[in-house]
Amino acid sequence: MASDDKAVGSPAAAEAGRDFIRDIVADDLQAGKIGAVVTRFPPEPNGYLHIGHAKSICLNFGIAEEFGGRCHLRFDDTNPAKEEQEYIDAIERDVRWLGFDWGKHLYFASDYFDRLYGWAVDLIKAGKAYVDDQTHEQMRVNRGTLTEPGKNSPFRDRPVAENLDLFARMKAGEFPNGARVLRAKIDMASGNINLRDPVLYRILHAHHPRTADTWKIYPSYDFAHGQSDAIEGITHSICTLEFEDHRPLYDWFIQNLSVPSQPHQYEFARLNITYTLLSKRILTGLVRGGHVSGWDDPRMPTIAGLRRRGVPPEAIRDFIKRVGVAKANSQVDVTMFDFSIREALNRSAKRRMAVLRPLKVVIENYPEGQVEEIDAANHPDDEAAGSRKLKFGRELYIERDDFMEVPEKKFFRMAPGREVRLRYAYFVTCKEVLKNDKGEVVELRCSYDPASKGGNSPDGRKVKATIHWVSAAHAVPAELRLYNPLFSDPNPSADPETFATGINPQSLEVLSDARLEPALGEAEEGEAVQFERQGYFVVDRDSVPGRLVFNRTIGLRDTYAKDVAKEKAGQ
RNA sequence: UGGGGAAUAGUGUAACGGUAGCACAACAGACUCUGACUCUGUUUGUCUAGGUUCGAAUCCUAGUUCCCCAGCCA
Repeated sequence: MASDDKAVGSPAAAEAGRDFIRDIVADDLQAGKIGAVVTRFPPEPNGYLHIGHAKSICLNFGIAEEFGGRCHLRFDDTNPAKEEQEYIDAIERDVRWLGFDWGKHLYFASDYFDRLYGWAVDLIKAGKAYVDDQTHEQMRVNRGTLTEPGKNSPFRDRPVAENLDLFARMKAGEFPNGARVLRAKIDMASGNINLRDPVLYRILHAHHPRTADTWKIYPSYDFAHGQSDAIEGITHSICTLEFEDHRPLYDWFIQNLSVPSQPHQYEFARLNITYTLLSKRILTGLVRGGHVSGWDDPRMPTIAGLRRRGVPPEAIRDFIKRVGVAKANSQVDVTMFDFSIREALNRSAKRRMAVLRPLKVVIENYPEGQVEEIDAANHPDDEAAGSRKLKFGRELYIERDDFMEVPEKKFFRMAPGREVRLRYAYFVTCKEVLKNDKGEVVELRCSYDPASKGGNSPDGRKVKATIHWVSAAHAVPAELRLYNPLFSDPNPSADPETFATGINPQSLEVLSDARLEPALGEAEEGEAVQFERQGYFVVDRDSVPGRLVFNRTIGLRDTYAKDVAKEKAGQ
């Protein structure tokens, strides 16, 4: 059956772990309860996917692949007031980019509107559903509270024929929004509020991205989800913890309707990460409030944002695998994600030299006008990656941070009178420091040892530091965008009114005067590189020839900076 | 006694009555033409109190703490 289901890309199987849901699937398969596992990823197209969704995607598609089943992509488009085609397109793109393929199994809950309507009529005929004319407010009051039972609606015992007539007229668009709803007749005294006569259909005169204006009533999530699963033959309907108390209702519909299969719902804990907020409401607020440049702002935890920041999809999959799946609420340390990103990039990114904050260096004993070409490896651990040519000349730029006029104890980079290595080039010694009127260092006058060409001295002399550099005459200017966590607090407040006050004012730092080695002038959009000793960068889509823009995906681990910070904190 | 869930190193997650393990983080060291990578080693844990058992993270009892639910959102 799954032969023509060109399922999910291969990465998931190799990266699989074990968890309680996979155990259930394995048991069900073993016991012969199901022939093949069928899962689904069911986003509502009312926003962009974020890394929390990636957990669900990896789970659903991953399980399907590992157990030889299939996974559907189904849009839960039951609320046209919030949904847009833009989101549908973005979601499809992001799921594919993550490395998953639903084959021909693309569905929409709206494909089932006719059948859902039929089932609602069945329920009415069976005396298990009724049209309620109460106002919103009356319904709220009569629903009771968490500790008090609700009261039956005065319309609860409306005759079947009247319910049928009213429901048909709701469908026909005879009534305005909010005038009436269709409710299941279950138990207004239930301790589970979801069972206190839940709403099945509401009147909504709204344009739907797929069904346009044909419907004036729309099914609720609860009335649509389980039945959609049943229609598609979903065996394991996996969702997050907050739906646990919807399960009795999910099962109630499956039992009270003649549905074609018997799916079961299982719940897992959603993903939380330090320094980030993963609710669609907050993310929408960040975009609409102008706090970020858009859904794909590289500071956003959206898939689109992560992609633009330069995070490879395998890093996301690896992170999700490490996080695991369980039922306990938790908050994962973002450093775990950082690790997955660095690990993926370290393997694949070509090495380049780039000076973020340039400081001019003149090699006084280097012949004026002379230029040398130096061969430099593209990757230290991968000879097959080849090499590129560097230009070396009399005037260079080095990193400002690589020079200290009065070096601290553990600082072993350039300082007056000190010899260091310019990576792949020569040993140089700082002879003189030039300053401007304000006393700022503006230039270093150095000497070089011609015998150290290539980076080693024939006399076996050692240097403590190797620093990166670019040739002033050949360097390519660029804008670099450095990103820091969007929120200052490890556990930011998700209060929709005040979350913006927690935004990190230093989440974006733009360096407009960076200088890159010439090879970087040809880097293509989306290409990940490592700026040696600095971090991983990617060409941003804002980049144009002559005006390059790079995003810093993530910095390299920096134990020196950490030591310095620790010492400062200790004082 | 409203209903439903969950508690294992700093963080996340295994162990399904039989030696509490793994990853990240942290710390110490080795290596190094990236203070990166890699490698070696170290520290830290079963929510509490009882009980069952030869043996309990696991089973039982009673507590404690945390999360979710009162949308015509999903």
